[in-house]
Amino acid sequence: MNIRQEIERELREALGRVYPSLDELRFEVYRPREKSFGDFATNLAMAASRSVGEKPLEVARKVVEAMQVPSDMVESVDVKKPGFINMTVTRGAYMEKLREIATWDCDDSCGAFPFGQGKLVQVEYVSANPTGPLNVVSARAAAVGDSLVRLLKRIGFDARGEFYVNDQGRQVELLGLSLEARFRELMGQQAEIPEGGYPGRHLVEIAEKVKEFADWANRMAQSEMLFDEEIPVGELDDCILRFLVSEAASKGPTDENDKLWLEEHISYRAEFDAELRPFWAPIYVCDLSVKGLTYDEIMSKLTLIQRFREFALSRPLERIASKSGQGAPAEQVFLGEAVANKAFDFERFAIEEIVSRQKATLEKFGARPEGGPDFDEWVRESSLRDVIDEVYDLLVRDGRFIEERDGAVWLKGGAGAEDEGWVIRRSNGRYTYFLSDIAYHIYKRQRGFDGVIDIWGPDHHAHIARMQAAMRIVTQVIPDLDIDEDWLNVLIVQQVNLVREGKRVVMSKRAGEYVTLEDVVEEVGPDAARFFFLMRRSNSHLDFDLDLAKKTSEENPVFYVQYAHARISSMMNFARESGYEIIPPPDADLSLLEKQEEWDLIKGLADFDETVFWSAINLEPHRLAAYSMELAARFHRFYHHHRVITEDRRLSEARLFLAWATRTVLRGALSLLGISAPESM
RNA sequence: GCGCCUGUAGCUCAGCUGGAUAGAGCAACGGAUUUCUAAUCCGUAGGUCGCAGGUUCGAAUCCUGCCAGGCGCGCCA
Repeated sequence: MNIRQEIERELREALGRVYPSLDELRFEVYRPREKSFGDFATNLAMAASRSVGEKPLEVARKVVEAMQVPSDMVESVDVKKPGFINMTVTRGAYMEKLREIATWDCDDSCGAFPFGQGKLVQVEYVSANPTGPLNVVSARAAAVGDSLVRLLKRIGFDARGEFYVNDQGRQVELLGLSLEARFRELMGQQAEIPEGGYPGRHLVEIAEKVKEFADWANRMAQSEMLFDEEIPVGELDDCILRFLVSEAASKGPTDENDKLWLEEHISYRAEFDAELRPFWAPIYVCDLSVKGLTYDEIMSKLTLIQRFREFALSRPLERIASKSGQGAPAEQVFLGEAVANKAFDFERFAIEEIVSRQKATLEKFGARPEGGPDFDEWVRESSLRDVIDEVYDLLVRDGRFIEERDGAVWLKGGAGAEDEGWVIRRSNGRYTYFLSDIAYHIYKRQRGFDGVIDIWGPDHHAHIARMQAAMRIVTQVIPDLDIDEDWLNVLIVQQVNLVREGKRVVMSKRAGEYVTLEDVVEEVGPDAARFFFLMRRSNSHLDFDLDLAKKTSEENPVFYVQYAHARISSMMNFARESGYEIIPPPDADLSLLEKQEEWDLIKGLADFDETVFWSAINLEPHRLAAYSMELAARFHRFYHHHRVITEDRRLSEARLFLAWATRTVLRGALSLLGISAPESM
């Protein structure tokens, strides 16, 4: 039950009684700015006046007369100047709402609104290029996208998050070449990052891992367990494992306990069998841990080992093993001159490294138990080759929107008659990103999404129009797809300016130097980062004040909201100690709540479900962030003016009930924003 | 040149599917604590809603033009 909607329904009924022809009339029921105008106001009379040919005031009077007031919902009605109808809501309605809120589950049903009918919708967000660490715009997109998924779920959609990895095309080639250059530098060779490549530091770190790979490959080749080309592929894995275990053992832990533990498992090696397989990783961890590595470093190492195992199992290894076994240093094999001969796939390695690091970063972008943004799928462009081919064939076979010019293939016929169209296949025979994106969206539709929301960075806004045009074209070519105008929604997340000490932090894209998501989370924490990203409308430019986000004081809105929650939690503890066993008290007499601050709070709570609804429907999580600040303010005000636990048991119960409901809603709001609700601060 | 976003208090921004006297936070100034968390509360001050027209009962909100800032305009992704 939502009070505003109930009122709207009553008004519409009354309107229908007076003017049966106006049952489709659009009008607003809103909270008026001025408190003295009552709880809700409507512009119904002004909206109706023209089509009825009567003065607004006249219309208002008639409609009000047709209403049954007082009703369960509406206490009183008042008509004002041009034709406003102002209404006051009954206490009973608010009490009922308050009782309903107290039954909500903070992390689940809180503010739920049955609207989406379980329709499958997708939010694709971040989708950063796998060429480097996530930047700040990606961070903002991550916060917005994640919150939208939560919001849409809450209003009844089956919402899924998706991350699209552009692991194809020129940028990936450049990435591979850049990594190779870094690796060569590490090997003491002359090398240059190619034009348009990626000079950022992260590739140096990855190159170090490649070197570690090369070292392993070398040692493996030279070890006693050298395996020759006659070893059947099925036994390769065992050989690699054996090698890794011996690597671990040879380094030897210094701590006695670790040593014992390790020996116990190493002795197992004698009768080496498949059962040992699960142990190799722990053994290696044990070895590494004694060297004082952090958990993150160990995990990253393990990932590398895992990848080495996969790599070693792949075909190129045989070449490495045999060649380096004959005395060729592995790094030389890694750097085979001809691309086709290259034993080591720098592109793939770079992408795997970067994507897994992006994943790890995103997982840390949330202090909640469920962690960071939740992506149901990570779709790779490289996995869509068949779809892309198919879509291309369909378009060409259909022919209506295809034109060949200058040796390239163009898609035409979107909007204007004189539009030039866009290249989907270059004269060199390769498809463009545009085509693969069309195919990707078709693939989305084929997976059954009833609606799709793409969250893109500011550099993509020019892409919106042509994608929408492409969707129109595609529906004509493949009618079964059934893509309508509303199917594709694009949300542009605008740029973020980081501000430190009152000055903008300068970022140089060319030098590959920019502040990453990781930096921001590390500096201000995931909660503050998320809140700041969600505070503003996502399509407006954002100044992110790092100093402010770090402050644990009243200036910082995140703490303001979280503090309200912590305060209530601590109050609940106090209440329990004071003999209130069941919270919220089931027999609380809510009619005792009559102070101004109590009412302001109750009315604020009553607005929650609709705030959730509007935030979700308009794809504007910032509304919810603003709401949470407003509600926290109302609570702090209430708390300051009135003591909850007092001698007056009845009143205490009522206020405890109110505080409980507030806690529920605050928790719910924070949860939808992906921010933690601490019990104490 | 074309397109998109933005322009509201000293600063950062809400409000923009048209509603009544334009809001919040921060900063400034002045107050409040024998307390269930002062990470709080109360008050004061601060505005030609970029400019100019138009639409109408009514415009920060819609339309047009202009001004300013940002971004984008490849057979890159």
